[in-house]
Amino acid sequence: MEQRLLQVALDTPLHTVFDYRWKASSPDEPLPAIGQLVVVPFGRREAVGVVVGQDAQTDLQADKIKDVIAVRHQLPPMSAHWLALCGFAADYYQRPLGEVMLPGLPKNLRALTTVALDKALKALGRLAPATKAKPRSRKKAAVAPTVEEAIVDPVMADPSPDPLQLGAAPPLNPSQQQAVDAIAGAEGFAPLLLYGVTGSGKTEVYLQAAAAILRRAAEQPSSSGSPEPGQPTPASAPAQILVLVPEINLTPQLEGNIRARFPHLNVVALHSGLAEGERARNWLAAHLGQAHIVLGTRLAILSSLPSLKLIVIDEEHDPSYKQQEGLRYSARDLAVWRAHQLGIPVVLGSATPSLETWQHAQAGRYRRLELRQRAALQAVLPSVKVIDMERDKPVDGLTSTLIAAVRKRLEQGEQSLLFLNRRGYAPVLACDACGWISNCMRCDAFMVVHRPERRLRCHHCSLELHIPRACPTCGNVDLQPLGRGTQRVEEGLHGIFPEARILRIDADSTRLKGSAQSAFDSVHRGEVDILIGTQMVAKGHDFKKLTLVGVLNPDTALFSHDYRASERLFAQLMQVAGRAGRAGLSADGSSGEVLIQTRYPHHPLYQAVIRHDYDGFAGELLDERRQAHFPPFMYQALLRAEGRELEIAMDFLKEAATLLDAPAITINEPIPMTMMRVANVERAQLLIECPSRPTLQAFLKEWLALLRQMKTRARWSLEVDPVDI
DNA sequence: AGCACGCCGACT
DNA sequence: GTCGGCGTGCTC
Repeated sequence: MEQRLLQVALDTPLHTVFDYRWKASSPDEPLPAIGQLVVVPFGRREAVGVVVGQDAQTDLQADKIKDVIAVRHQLPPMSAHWLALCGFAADYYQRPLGEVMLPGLPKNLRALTTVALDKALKALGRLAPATKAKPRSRKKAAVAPTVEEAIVDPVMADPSPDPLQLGAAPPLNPSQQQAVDAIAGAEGFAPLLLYGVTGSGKTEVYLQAAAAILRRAAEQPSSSGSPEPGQPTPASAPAQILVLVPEINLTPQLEGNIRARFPHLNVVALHSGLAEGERARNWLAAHLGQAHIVLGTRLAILSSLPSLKLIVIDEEHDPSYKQQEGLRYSARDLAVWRAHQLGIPVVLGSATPSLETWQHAQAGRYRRLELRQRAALQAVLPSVKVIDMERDKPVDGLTSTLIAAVRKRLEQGEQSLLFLNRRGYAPVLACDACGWISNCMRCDAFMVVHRPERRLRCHHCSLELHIPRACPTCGNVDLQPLGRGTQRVEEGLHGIFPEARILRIDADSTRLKGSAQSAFDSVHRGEVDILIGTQMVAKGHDFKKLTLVGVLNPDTALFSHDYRASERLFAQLMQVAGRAGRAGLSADGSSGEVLIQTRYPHHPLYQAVIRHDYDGFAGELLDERRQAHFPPFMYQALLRAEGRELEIAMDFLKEAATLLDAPAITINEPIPMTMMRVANVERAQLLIECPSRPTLQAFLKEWLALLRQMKTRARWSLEVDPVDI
């Protein structure tokens, strides 16, 4: 009986792959392919791994090598492209291969039993004919038509001559048409920046470019021919399109638009909010090539898509494309790498591109496609004004100018949005008598007042206390909440506009599953006059009756030590401003209006927002970054360490800093982190910089090998391309 | 990371 | 006398 050695990647922090012996269980059992999932014994337990090599030469004693327990033959192996993508990500982010490959697989596929997998496969109608699933009314996922079928089958194609255009595509304006042509006509790898203000119709460009690419692929089918029944053939789909969005639950409209436009294609979602069964089915539909369009969050970039022909990254500047724990990857950067490897176009859409992307476009590495006006005919850009809070003193956080503007919208039957990026009632509770303030006892942070729950809550370690009735140090009963969050503004609004229907949307008000959606729905139905919210309300939503946006307290970000804060604030203001007047003119014939309350009305950032001048502002920021040797003109990696005492972390970093030096590499001084202590753990970090990405990569590889041999009590991790330092 | 083994304090 | 603290060591 045949017997071979396989190399298997497993989800463990160990930076190695593992050798296992495979024996055929019957004469005709095929050798597990590279990319196949297998179950192996690992220590005292069993684990699912991915075969990454065959016939490994091993220096291990034969008696240490264990046998493969099972091979997931019912699942086609992961493609070479996917393996290469994971290999790249593992190398680039300096993580073990298995830690890249396995956590992204649905839990159901990583289970030790095959029950859930078989169930999911059956639901997709791809099991052997003997076990063919009965037609299911519940799930449309059962046997989706291929593009060819949707096009040629007159029943499927309905009355429309072109099923890819169902759902009444609106006509494109000339710049949209140019963008669609550029994307659909791109040959090979083509990174394209789709730069257009909010409301300029980027979504329509994505949809029509996707339609063109799907149609072309259907007209020129790949050589693979029709798949054998019962034999899942990954290459059976003519084309797949991956659309990435920052947070799917905040952009339900895009999903609706895609489904409405392509009613005969299989559109699946991939994000962490799905139930396990559905997640497994959708992932499998993508892996088997059945899904034509995959709409997902950052985790979808690591999914298996055997026929990928286009990647779209909507709001490419959004920070949520960066994973902030475990494998700290940038889905945007991996998307560009994946497109390059496959030789396909990748569209990065934004009204306020990241400076990294903008710099690529300026340098000609990315092609810039520009949408200049709002797409809806009568919709023009909102007018943006600043309100000087030194002259117009706010009451309950609202200046008289803003109150008057809200009142006007109320009278006109239109909606107002007040944006305040601070949840809770007040950011801190203080005692006037002795100066006590509500510090968290486990973190270097204030505990935030949450009035409805009558609690103090730390937003970093989620420690909760009752609001004390008296000052813990001096007994003074008159404790003052300082500053204001969304809850306090909501309270004030009720006093000012007792008749108005006021709704607060933030992480606290939408804690329950589905409550965010129902809140947004009620705004859409016009059941809300004044909406108060955090950045949750800034994204994506297209409220037809919303004509006024008020920004309450954005100044803190102006003087942040984080050099990216102004880039983020600008993007956030442009994005929230874009919520105003999307559908057209206000009742009095004016465009949407945006009012920013500030103590620094002349600050260049606000002046740029007033002029809608991303271009100019980005140019200034890039000049600053170039002079200061910051990204994107510098590549960085951050070594973080933590321990019960700060010394443990600092000693580790100090030693790490001396382990290796190399030309062109700057190793900075280890420093305690700004928020030094979180949940009673002391933290410090060490920044590594280099103007050349390959040089930095080579250094990190060698350096980490040395770090792993160090004996230390500190817990440590490395982040490549860190975003907050 | 899990999950063991391995030696020193407060309890049924 | 045991339960259990987390120190250190291993996983093909």
